[in-house]
Amino acid sequence: MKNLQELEERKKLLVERYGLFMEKQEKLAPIAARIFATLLINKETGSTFDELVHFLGASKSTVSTNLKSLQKVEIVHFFTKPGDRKKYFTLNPIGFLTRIEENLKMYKTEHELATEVINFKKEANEIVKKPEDEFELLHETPYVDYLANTITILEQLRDGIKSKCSTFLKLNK
Amino acid sequence: MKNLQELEERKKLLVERYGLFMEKQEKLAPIAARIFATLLINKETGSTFDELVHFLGASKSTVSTNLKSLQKVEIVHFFTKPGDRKKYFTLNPIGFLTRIEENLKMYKTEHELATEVINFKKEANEIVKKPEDEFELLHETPYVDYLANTITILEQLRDGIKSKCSTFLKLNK
DNA sequence: TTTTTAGTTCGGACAGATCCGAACTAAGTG
DNA sequence: CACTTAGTTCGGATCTGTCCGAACTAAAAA
Repeated sequence: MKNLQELEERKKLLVERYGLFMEKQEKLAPIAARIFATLLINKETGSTFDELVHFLGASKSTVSTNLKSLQKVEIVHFFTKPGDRKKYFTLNPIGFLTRIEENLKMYKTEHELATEVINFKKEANEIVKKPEDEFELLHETPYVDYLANTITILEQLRDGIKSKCSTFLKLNK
Repeated sequence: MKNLQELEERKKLLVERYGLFMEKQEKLAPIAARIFATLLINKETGSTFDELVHFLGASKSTVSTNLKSLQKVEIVHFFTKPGDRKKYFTLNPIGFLTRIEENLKMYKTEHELATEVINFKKEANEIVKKPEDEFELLHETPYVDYLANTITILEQLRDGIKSKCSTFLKLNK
């Protein structure tokens, strides 16, 4: 009996810490981050709307709104049970794959922008003939190299996880 | 003559796009992000305070405040010239190394938290004997694996860049 | 049909971020 | 000493994000 209460307490603390982390890392709203953390722990069985409301001590409207936004970005989804009106919310199992894809997209955008900066500098140097006004390009190279390198690595990571995930998801059917 | 104006226009557009990206990616304030983007293009020669004020069309106070915050997180620094009271602001050359370190720290924190979640579930399963209440641990494994993998890769990346940077920085002395 | 359950949507309160202008400092110039 | 240059600091206006309660819907239960 006492153990169960203790567990609940530990769970709340863990959700709080994880939530705080997610708030910063993934730019989630405070309650959204805590919903994420809660579902991470309750992942398999899923949490109902009311469980979330009571566990997080937030209002129904807030939980509803944040759940909606989490579903829109495919972090959360829900399933239903026949003869049960409740929605059971869980984390999307491919959530962290989506996260890698997001990261990848970001790095690709940055790489593109960095390349454009280099091109701009080169063109500018063509026009501005005075050597003292020239843009130097020394620092750009390691930067763009780093970006290209990161992209390659993330792609490998993604593909590795993808193939692992597909066999994993098949096994669980 | 016309070319110079055209270049300035292109530069503004590029700063705008890069700024918008940085605003989202690195959670910088709008003006802070645009300062970053401006300095990225003007990296070598540095920009003075007034250049930034005029180029960005922001107030002196705003530029001052944002420059201060960028210096605090070591993204920006400035140098001075003898007999010149102006400050020349530039990007910290090891800026992206700092960024990798930040990323690494984040992933390590997440790995730690994820491990704690697993431990929590295992302990909870010890206490709650009923099998239907048990936490499952299947999904955790690929998640923690992914994190551990990413950490290793980032560490390699960082070390590679570090050694490259040190020779690079020496060459530039 | 009324009531309960399981949520959703809307309007607004509140907090924090962002930016500006005005007044300031601190150092050099005339 | 008065004035210019190169910024900094402060108070406040405005905008944005976050959350709540109240009123709503839609389906099942009584």
